Amino acid sequence: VPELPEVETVRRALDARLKGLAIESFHLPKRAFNRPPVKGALDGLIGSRVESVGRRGKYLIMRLDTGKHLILHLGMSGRIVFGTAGPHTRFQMTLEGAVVMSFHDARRFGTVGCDLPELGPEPLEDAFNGEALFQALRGRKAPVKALLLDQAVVAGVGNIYATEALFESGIRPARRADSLSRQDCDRLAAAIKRILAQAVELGGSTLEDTAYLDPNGDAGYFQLHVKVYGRKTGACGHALKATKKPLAGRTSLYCPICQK
DNA sequence: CCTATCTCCTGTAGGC
DNA sequence: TGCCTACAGGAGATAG
Repeated sequence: VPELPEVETVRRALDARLKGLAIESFHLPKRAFNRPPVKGALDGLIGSRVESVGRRGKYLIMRLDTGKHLILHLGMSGRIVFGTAGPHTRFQMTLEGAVVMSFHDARRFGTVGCDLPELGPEPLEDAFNGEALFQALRGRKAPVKALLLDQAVVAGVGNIYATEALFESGIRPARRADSLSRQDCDRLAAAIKRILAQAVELGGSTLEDTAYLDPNGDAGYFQLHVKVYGRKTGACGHALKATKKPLAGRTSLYCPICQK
């Protein structure tokens, strides 16, 4: 469930704490992640220095002074912790000054050392707007929600923020993507930007079923502003419904009155 | 190329 | 109270 705002919050904490530090050692347990690192992804890690930590969509990018990158993805239960982190630690790094970074992940959907896949525009950048979204949805008959969750359409949106953005723009999640007008796309793109920006400001969402905490152990506060996700009644005061079938495998809540 | 479905995994919630 | 099952979801793989 870490989506763009949660990953960005983690990025900021990692960048602040690790920037400039050399990597002294790392440990990848035998039974670590569902998907092992790409061949060679961890070569030359020891001795290299962290220049900065970036982000693309939901991917963290550790830039090293060797010119190489180490990519991390939190999957759905992944969490980065400073210090040691218990039995579900899938990857651990010790940097100079005895700084320890642990990647904790109960469900093992996360990854370390993967390649960056093809990703759509960053939703908070100018390249993503109503016109770009309209073009991306042209000729697509999949449900609009399924395409918002497709990282090749727009990078970083997951179930929570897609659900919220569709509610705020008054669009049903099951609508065929190519049925959205240019005006629908303007409202939807604007809602995505507004919601993600607010969630970044609030340090992401810490919901009951996610237990997300940033590397310093701090919770996020966007859940206090959630209008649909995980609720029975929407912020509009109406009873929410779930789509008959999940969309792209995700539960999809919406307001049958406010969303068309 | 596009779409829908299955899969990985385990903590938690709900039912009886 | 306690066990058991269903469910949650990011993204890659696969079938049609």
